[in-house]
Amino acid sequence: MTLKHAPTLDDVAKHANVSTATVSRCINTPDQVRQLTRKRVEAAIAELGYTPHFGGMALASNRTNTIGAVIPTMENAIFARGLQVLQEELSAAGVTLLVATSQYDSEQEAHQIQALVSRGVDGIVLIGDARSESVYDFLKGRNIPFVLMWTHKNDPQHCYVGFDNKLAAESIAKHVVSLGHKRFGMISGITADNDRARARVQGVKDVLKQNGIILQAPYLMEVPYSLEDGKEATLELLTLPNRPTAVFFGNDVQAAGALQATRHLKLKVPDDVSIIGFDDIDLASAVEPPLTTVHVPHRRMGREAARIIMRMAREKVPGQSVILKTDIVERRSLGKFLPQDGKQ
Amino acid sequence: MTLKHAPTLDDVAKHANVSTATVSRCINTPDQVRQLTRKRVEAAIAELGYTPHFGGMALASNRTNTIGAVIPTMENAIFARGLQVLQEELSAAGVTLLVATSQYDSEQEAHQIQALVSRGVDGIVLIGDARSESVYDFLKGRNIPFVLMWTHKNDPQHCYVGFDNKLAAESIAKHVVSLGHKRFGMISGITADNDRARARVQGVKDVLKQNGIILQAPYLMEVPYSLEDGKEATLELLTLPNRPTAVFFGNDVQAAGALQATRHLKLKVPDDVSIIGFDDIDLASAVEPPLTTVHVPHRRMGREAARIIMRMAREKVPGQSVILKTDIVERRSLGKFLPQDGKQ
DNA sequence: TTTCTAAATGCAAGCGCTTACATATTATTT
DNA sequence: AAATAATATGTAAGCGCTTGCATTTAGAAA
Repeated sequence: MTLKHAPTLDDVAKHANVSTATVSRCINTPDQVRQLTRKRVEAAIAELGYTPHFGGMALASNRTNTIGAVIPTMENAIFARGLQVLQEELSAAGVTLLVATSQYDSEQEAHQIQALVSRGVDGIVLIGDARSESVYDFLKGRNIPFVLMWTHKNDPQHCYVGFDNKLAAESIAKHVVSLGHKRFGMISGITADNDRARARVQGVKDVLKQNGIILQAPYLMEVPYSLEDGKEATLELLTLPNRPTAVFFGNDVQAAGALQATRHLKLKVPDDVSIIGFDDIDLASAVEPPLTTVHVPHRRMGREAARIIMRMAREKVPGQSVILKTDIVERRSLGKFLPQDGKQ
Repeated sequence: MTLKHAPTLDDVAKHANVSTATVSRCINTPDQVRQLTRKRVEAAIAELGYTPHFGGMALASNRTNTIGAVIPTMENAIFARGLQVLQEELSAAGVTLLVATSQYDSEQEAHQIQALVSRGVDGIVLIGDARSESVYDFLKGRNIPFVLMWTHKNDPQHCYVGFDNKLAAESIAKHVVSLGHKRFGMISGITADNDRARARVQGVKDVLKQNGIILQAPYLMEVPYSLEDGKEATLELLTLPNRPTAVFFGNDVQAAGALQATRHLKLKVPDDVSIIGFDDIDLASAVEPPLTTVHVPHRRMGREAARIIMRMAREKVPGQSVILKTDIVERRSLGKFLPQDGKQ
């Protein structure tokens, strides 16, 4: 028996000599059908190679068992791990993850969100909270639950699963200051449309200010998150008069690029200049010297986000924010500031 | 005017005082409707915040404007760049990319393919060609076009967009041999379900054999593609009697892990041991010393795959395979073999 | 004007599935 | 064995959209 079209519920039903309703129940609520009939139906499904038609299901049941995620980019590793875990967790619960990227652009993000919604996702995972209010209105109007990852605010409006970027930045900045450094630089990611980047800059700025230091251009720069940009920016920064002895980075990718720059300039890290990363992606421990950085709970974040968004989608309840801890991981790119070349 | 449900075509139609057919045409074939009516419809769409229901569209038109991709993993950077480009290209053409992962397991892959098909993807992009014949049969039976990336065979059965892994491995192996090395090791990815890994091993093996050397355990190992596994395996390999002077790696991630191992063992790269990567991901140039590796045309592959799969999907024509070139990028992790410690 | 043609719109039948409700079957109790 | 309850299955009405065909309308030609 061969059909020219993909087999449908109806084909299966005819083949097993039952109604479509029974076949549907076999698939969705198997224990509502008698063992004998079920076997027959299952055999028919197997024989015909039947696969449910997603569109039909979505249309009839108004559920898709799908969660969407919009992340800034897949190109660097920043979101990779968290996303992978999110995916695994959802997948284990029979839920599909749809991933879209925004290139750190909030218009593109809005567009992608719209696309996901039109595909009927049951919930959405977003990165950060820097976006137009209209996006939130849209989502709420459509009654689509969403969680915001990678950031946290004490705002009951939204469900956050992340950490306090400013606090994390402050704590590593304090640590660096305590090591005796006096001249600082910071190379941040582009802060437009990016609350994490902004918070990190602010955290560092605040701590330095408390220590009587104003961090500003040209010692404060913004460049995209890439090795190359990190390298170029560092090259500029470290050839400025009054070279900083410690440079904060928006993330590890940039910091790794900085290491290339220091090699190029024949500067020793951390003897001549300390490099401070952020995020603790794999790369951070792979480079030489390995980066002192802020460890971010990627996996935990992915897992919690999965758990929460599924709960929100299934039970139609508001989600409970989760705040996660970050910690400083000391590796070797950060050292003490030793005045006038003195060895300790 | 507020509806309690998401606005439908029907709502828009009523609101604009036209039929649903006209609204549909406004969206899909705008120049089939008079300017005046179109404006009215567009206004209604805007006012109601209408978003087409994907399921309904899929059901009625039997098209989804969606391409699926199943890659082994998102967790390391291997596929990231190619995937990102694939996504961008498709997106520019108004096509959505659905990404799923298989964890390098062909059963999971088959499962994900099934899920994508059931979602009505118009085409599928897969990595490599190591999978059960039944998967190909399924796809062909369903008349779903697919392209295979990251590998190439002279097999008109399938549409390949990739490169010859064996050839690439051979060419770098020859290069290494020409540098005078006599003792080799290789740490490969897991070769089960992975034709690329197998081809790379085979290429190296063949070249060494031509030079009278048999590469085998314990100098040939298989471990997952991760920094940690690369490090551990290297630790083992380099403490074997008769330590190799050159070690080939299944990819750059493992090779970067190897660099950590050499530091741990206080071995100089490349003076004591040469490290040879594969893939030329960002990481390769970020580590110290930067990796000599095989450059793979990630972006080109992504772009071509997008172009071809869209053409196959739209025009229902068989796809033309594309073979891409790889080249050796010489950085500093590979050096000459200098007998008895002699400096050159 | 009227007539004819072409363009614009409407009508209505599905696409494959779920599900409330009706009906048939089986198991349990008397 | 009949009456009742519980369980299993079938019937059929949509879900939101597209599209072939019929109908209306606008524009061109007479």
